[in-house]
Amino acid sequence: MGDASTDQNRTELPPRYDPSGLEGDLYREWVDAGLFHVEAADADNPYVIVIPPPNVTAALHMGHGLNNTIQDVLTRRRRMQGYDALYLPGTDHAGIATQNVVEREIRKDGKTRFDLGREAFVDRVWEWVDVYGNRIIEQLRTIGCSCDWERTRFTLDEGLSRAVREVFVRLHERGLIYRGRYIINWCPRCGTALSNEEAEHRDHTGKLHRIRYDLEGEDGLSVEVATTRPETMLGDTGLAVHPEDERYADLIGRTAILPLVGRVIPIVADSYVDPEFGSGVVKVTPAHDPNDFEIGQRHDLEALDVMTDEATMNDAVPEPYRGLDRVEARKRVVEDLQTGGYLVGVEEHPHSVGRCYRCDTIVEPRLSDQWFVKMAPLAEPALEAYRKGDLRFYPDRYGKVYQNWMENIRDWVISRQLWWGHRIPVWYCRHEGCGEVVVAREDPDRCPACDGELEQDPDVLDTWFSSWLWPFSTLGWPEDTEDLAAFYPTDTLVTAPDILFFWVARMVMAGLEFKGELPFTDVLLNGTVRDHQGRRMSKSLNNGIDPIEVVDMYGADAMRFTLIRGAPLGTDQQLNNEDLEEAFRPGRNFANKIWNAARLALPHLADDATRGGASATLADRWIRSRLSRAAVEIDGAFEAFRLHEAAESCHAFIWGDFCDWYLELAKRRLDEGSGPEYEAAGAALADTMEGWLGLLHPIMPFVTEAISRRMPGRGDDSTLVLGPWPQVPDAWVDTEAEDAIEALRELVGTVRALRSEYRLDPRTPLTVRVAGAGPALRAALEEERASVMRLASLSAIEDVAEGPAGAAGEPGAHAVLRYGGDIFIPLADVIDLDRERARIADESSHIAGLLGGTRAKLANEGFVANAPPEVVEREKAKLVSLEDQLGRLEEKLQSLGPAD
RNA sequence: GGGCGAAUAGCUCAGCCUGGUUCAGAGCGCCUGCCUUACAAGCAGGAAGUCGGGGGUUCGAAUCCCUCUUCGCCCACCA
Repeated sequence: MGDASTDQNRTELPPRYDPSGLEGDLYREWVDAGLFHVEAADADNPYVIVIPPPNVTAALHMGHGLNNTIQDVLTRRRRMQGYDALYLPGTDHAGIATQNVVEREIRKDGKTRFDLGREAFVDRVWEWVDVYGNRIIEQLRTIGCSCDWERTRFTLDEGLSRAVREVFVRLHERGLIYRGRYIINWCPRCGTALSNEEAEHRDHTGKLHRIRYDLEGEDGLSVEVATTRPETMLGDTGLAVHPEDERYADLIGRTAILPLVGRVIPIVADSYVDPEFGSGVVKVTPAHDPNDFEIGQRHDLEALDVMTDEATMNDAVPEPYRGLDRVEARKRVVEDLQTGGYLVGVEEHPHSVGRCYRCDTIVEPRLSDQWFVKMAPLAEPALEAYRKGDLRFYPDRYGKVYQNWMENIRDWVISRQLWWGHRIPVWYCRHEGCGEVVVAREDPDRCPACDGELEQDPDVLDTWFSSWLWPFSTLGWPEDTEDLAAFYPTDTLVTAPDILFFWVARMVMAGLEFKGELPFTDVLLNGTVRDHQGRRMSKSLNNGIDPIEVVDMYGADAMRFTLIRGAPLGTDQQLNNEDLEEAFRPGRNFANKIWNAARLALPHLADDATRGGASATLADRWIRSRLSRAAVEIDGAFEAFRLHEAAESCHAFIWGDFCDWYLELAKRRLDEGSGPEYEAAGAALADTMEGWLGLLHPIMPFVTEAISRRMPGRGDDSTLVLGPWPQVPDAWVDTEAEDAIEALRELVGTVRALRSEYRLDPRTPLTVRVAGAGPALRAALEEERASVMRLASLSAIEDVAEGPAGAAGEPGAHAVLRYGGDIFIPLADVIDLDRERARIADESSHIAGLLGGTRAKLANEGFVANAPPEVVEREKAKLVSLEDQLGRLEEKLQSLGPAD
């Protein structure tokens, strides 16, 4: 036992768990002690969990709360198991969102970033990145997740740009980087190219315009084409039909006159055209449609760009349309077509439209010069890793999604016409006629060919071009740092499915290409947190839940538990965003329950010295046995990333077994204050609490740590954070003790139910007669008779050796026990014989029903022949038990005499 | 157009992969009774489910197969 003053402290704990000061203090202490910042590079078992970029412009929302919590839970468990776990927070992705904020700010002053100039603009973004970054890190800390902003800041800055250049040069040397003039997705609002992944397609009902194009020549023939984007016709440089379409065989090689423009355009044959759709004739606009571009390439049609960077019509179109926005231009073109008699018809047409994933502007397919990465060679090994099973996804269905994307991979547009980001390490010679292009790791001074001046490509790289290097660039790559040696490859990636392609798939490719090894082996995709209407939480809907608010009100442990238990592997979870208490009550109540259990138990815990000798009672053996089983479940659940099961098992064991039954059974002995039985209880309490506090610690670190420190022999130093992870002996499994306590629980439960049935005041002491008790119940009664009496509010338990528990005709309440035996409670004044008869008859027919089912099963030859022997045995045992119960019920019915 | 997921108590969901110990579970809510000295953020008891519809496989289906319905997601170049 601890000394008197410690005992004093333990009993002085307040009856409510108050997380407010406690959680923050513990957290700061852990950070100060460096527990979350592994510097040592000589780790034998490096384990790294990667953290996706926090979106620094939005308040940290519950989605991130879930994601970060899962990561923190897994990391904490690994630390307890003796691994070195390193958090590597954030990437420069955060900065791109920040750039948008800065642009918005500048606009408020009626200016654009061009007024500010490139350098000043980049400085502004950095200021905001620092502000937001620090804020996010603080928020993460508040909810119990650790982060290191300095490290993140470094990776955003020098760290990544070195890696980015290295990668660019290497890919270029391998011939995987090329510059090309292609159709890309262009966001007119952001003024930049977007990758395919950045263009989100959404369904939309547009209008399909059918337009007549006259053929050139004297015969007055014309064809009809259909388009959802009439304004692009201004850039048409051809028409196409299917080569085997007999209707139009004559047209191939002829020319048509483009309405409104008057340009003469050729009609070509291309098998891309679907003869079944519309008229079977397609207008070809190579500069504004990816397919048309391909057709144009095949047939050598001119690609005529008709728009400016801002998606207004440029000088390539007839005068009246110049300068019009694309939407305006569409109206105008349709009007003019109508006026000119070219518009054959307009109909509704559902199709999908690409939008910029950052600003939701409709993207414009547009021809431009961009840098690309050839992806197929990189995808091959990444695909192979999945096929061989080296790379695993949880839930595994995402593996198929990954595979499908990899198999159909397309080249990646990596250049962006933005100012904030890593500059493309390419320089062009300004000397006339030289044309030298330099791709270099270090900034070159002069043109190596002609010694002329050089100019760097103005574009920057896609943010994901640095993100995909994240698993090694953050560790110092391309240098051979100690961190890199220790922490690459990592182990588990926890992230959301929506960046599976943006980030996860590309990290795999980069890891294999540049490090020759997978960056991680397990990818855990967490679900999305939705509001109570099932909608995604978003800023515009204002339906988000601020985790910080939740933490302030209910504590980080409460939030963590609620999120983890509510989030089965990979599935979405709904949270009531309008009633936070309802949403987080389960977690809060659980934390409080644990706290109070500790208040009861702490003053009685045996210390290490006295734990061994005491001889355990059935109850002590039972709770150890239950803990042993729970530990196996919880371990297995963690290993399979089924965190909700781990949380559920902790809850069921701690609340349902430890608090509801073990503590109640132990009270009798705890009250004694000394002696062998008291010591035994103290030892069992200490053993089991040590176990479950550790098992629960990854999920609820604060309350478990706070309690752990008050255990005897523990000080203020962290006792759980660095482990060890509890090893609960298998030998604690004890079926004899389990049977005994289960029988005891049944007896107590049955008496309570009868009491409730007859509306007896819970304080009225009753006498209960037990007949035909099986060995399990007899053992339990022998040892825990006093506890049973207290738990069921009994004044006496009478054992009846033979026959039914109730004498014939004696008024009282009857019940049978599944563990064997039956009970009788004499209740002279309250009992209604008719009611009792009816109740027993009900029960009896219910049992008879079950018995019938079981008998039928056993009579079925197919069952007996085919079912596994243990299943048949189980049914036979059930039969015996049911027959016993039914027999006793019938006896009871007899003893009550005939109904009036 | 392809692919995937979901449908179980009033609500949020487990269970399904590996069919038979679950006489279908949990939390919240609801009903009844208790301020019993760890906890009313609690305790005890209770009501509540044709496991979306239909068909099939099997001795046996919430669980496996087919199909339909209703939601949701992802991918996709049909103008």
